[in-house]
Amino acid sequence: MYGKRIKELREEKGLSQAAVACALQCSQRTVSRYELEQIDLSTEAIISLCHLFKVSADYLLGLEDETGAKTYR
Amino acid sequence: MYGKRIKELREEKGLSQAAVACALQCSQRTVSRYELEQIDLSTEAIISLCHLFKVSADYLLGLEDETGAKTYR
DNA sequence: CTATTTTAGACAAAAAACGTCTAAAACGTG
DNA sequence: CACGTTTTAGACGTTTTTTGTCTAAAATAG
Repeated sequence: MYGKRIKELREEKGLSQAAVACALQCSQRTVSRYELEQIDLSTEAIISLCHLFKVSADYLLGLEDETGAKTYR
Repeated sequence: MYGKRIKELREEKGLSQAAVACALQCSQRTVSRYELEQIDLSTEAIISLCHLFKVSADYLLGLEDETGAKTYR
């Protein structure tokens, strides 16, 4: 879930994985793995991504749909 | 941040760490470590906790304050 | 087509997570 | 207060996950 969202958001902004990596203070390879969901996001990574892309953690983690409805209620 | 929130929410519901552990399919020791922030939350744990406590990931991760204002905007 | 940029596989090393066992702390009841 | 029960967290070792580097493949641009 979060992989697809990260890739979408990144491409919307026209950023490369390396650019996002820079913002997250990690390697490009790590961002690649986030998008592929080969590794799990750390809470720090989640928080950084929310700030970078101005989105909620709920959106990033797929806890809300496109309409913004929360799936955890 | 998330440690304090988890502990608060758990106690509001009058649950023991063992009870939460059961819901998350992990050991009581792991829930203890989440509350102490000795280990990081996995995305799965975050999602399970949001469903269990009916709160947003933003709240759990401290991306919003008590008034609900988002800190990532 | 060629050069440049971007992405992802393989590998090894380092870090993080996890459960178990157990002691300490907190809680309740007589 | 004592006693038993429940709850929480330390220590330890093991397993799993994450990470970077190096590099090749894929995509993009000129």
